[in-house]
Amino acid sequence: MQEHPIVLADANNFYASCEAVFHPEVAGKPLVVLSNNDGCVVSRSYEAKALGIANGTPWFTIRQEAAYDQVIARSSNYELYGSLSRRMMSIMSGFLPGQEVYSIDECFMHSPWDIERTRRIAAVMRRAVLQGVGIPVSIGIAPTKTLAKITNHWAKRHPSSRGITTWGDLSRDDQGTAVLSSIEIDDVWGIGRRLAKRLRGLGIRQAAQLRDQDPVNMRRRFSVQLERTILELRGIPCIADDNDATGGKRDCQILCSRMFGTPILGEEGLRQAASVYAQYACRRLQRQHSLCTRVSVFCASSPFSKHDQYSSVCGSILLQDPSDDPVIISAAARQALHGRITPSVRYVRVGVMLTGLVDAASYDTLPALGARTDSGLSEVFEQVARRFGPAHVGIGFAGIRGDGRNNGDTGAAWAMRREMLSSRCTTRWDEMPVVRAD
DNA sequence: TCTGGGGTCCTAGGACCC
DNA sequence: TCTGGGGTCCTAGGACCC
Repeated sequence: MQEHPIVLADANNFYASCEAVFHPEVAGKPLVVLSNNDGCVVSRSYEAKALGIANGTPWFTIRQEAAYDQVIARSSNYELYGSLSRRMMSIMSGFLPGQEVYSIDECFMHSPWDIERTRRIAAVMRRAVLQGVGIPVSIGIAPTKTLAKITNHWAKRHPSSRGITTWGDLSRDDQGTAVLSSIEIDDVWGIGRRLAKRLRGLGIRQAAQLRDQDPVNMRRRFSVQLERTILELRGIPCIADDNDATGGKRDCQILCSRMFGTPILGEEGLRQAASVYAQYACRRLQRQHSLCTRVSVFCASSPFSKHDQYSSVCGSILLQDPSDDPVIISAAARQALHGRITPSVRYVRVGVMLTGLVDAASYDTLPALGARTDSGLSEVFEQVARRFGPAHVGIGFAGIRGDGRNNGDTGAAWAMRREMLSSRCTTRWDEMPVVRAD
């Protein structure tokens, strides 16, 4: 194995584990976390997995049985998960260099040390996260990202590994052939359902068989990604980090889309929702100091409806000048849908996409040209949000506050359903946990 | 009644230019 | 009037990830 291994740290059942941090009474019980609108299961505790509940299951199809099994359900509480994720990442970044935050619950790091020293550091890091945040993580150590994924997965499923596995542990005698022969092709990072089906058609069923394919040939037949995956399985690193030179990661497109609590009929409701999501997207745009040049909006009816045929529309507005002004962007979002809506269709989703992003700093135009007609409003919004929290002020429906905390974003009839939300302990003053010493 | 949200990368194809 | 190949840029769509 090479000298400088890649370390992948990945939280166990992240959302479900987060729910237990401030509510120890749910630890050790079957618990599921649901997607927006309490739609389907997106995270499960070990106990819920043991009951055979699969990820992605629509909640309404298992609700009764789950109640019988005393399964605890929670609406997704992204404020809480985001906050715990940042704490977890921050602790880990102090142990090893080159952290690449790959998703809300996992990060890659580059160890400058040999395997054994890396393993010892990983063990200390793991304990620090458990103690500091209360989240258990599993760690895989390997020469490539693809193999680190495999070792991480192994660490999760084998308690004897005590949360840490290295590729050396698995490949000792036979270059890993036995282990890779036990891994189905679709469990390999980068092989999705479609690709797996095509590969199986060629008789390639397990990871070991894929590893032994000719990379050049497979590149020609499929894609460069597949070639890279093959090389990575052989221990040759060829998937680069996403981090750019500045260290901070900046999105190239910003999408804000939601299913509605209840369907919307007619253009006006859709335009309200598009305007609200445009303003959410705008805040993310400003936070990463970008401007956008194109605003696209799409909306769609339910693909599951038995009565209506599925239909979707989209419209797109090219801005005259790159902008991060919520007044301009929400107006463009409203305009993008104009005249495209079929009045009889029950729409259940709308999304706003900001693309053609440019760095705000590199686009300072001469004031006299008046390119960025910033009304000053966005700065006011920013200040209000900093002082009072998000969703206190905005344009149109975005500025309206509902009554209950579950409906707190706009109070609109179509707002998200989140009926089983736990407290946002770490981000809201009024939802802090209370500790009593008797 | 009720089925998530947010990204990335790659490729093919069209428009345009020389 | 007719004809060619190659490069770049953009967009849409597919596939994948968590």
